[in-house]
Amino acid sequence: MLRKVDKHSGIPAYIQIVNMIKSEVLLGNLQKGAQLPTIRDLQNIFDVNINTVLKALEKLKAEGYIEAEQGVGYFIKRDVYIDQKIIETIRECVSKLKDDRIDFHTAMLIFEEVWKNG
Amino acid sequence: MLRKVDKHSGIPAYIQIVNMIKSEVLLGNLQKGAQLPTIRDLQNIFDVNINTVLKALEKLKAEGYIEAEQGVGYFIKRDVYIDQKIIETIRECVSKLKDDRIDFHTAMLIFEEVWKNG
DNA sequence: AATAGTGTTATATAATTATATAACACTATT
DNA sequence: AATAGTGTTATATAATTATATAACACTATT
Repeated sequence: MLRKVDKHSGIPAYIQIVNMIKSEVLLGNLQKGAQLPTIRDLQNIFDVNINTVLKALEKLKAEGYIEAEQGVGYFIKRDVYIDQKIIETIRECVSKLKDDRIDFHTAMLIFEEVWKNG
Repeated sequence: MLRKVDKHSGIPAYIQIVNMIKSEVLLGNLQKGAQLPTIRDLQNIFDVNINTVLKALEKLKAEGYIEAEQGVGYFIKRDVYIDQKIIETIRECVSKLKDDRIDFHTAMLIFEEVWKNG
């Protein structure tokens, strides 16, 4: 789901935008050929300047996720296959963590630390 | 574990440093009263400029995680209690995901998206 | 008292990130 | 042919992030 950028997270806005769009592709919510909202709509959705949107789209284009058609719009260029088992594993984990009332940021920190230093 | 900052991640170095130190506190590897390496050692550990280290430490101080004693060093100011059950949940999840050969960045993207938009 | 090892403060510079604004180019519809 | 709706390119400005460097202040040991 495309949503407002978090301006206090410390993570650059254009990186957050790249991440959100990648996530949509990974989860299959945006499939090959799908058209993105117009850049001026994206500007409102993410609540950033149009140049920040463009910077994010440029990065996604460079990574092969999307392509532009001038005068028409931006389109998803490829599907990224993710085994549903993986998504289910993550859903279960998130569900358990929410039951335990842990906040997102803390969960992410532990997740990253455990991943990188088992 | 304190390690080199990833200069290509797009996430500001001082934020990565803040996150690593917070993680150590969350996992109990750095407990109340523990002394951090000197700022000049941290500079080498993280592979950044001394001012970048200071910026991170300043933020951690502002959030109450650490305190400074001039001429002596930086110390952990408080413990943050995390239920071991939570850490175990995350360990299991990470273990499963690694078995499925998914990469860290992709896992994080899905984790975040599932969390924020179940 | 001297010194080595800490943190502290300050100045300058460059690259990156984000905003504001405007004009332009292409496409599809009227 | 005109026009509304797309993406594209460009310029200026400000704030943030990161580096380099130097001098200073406090603490504990010698």
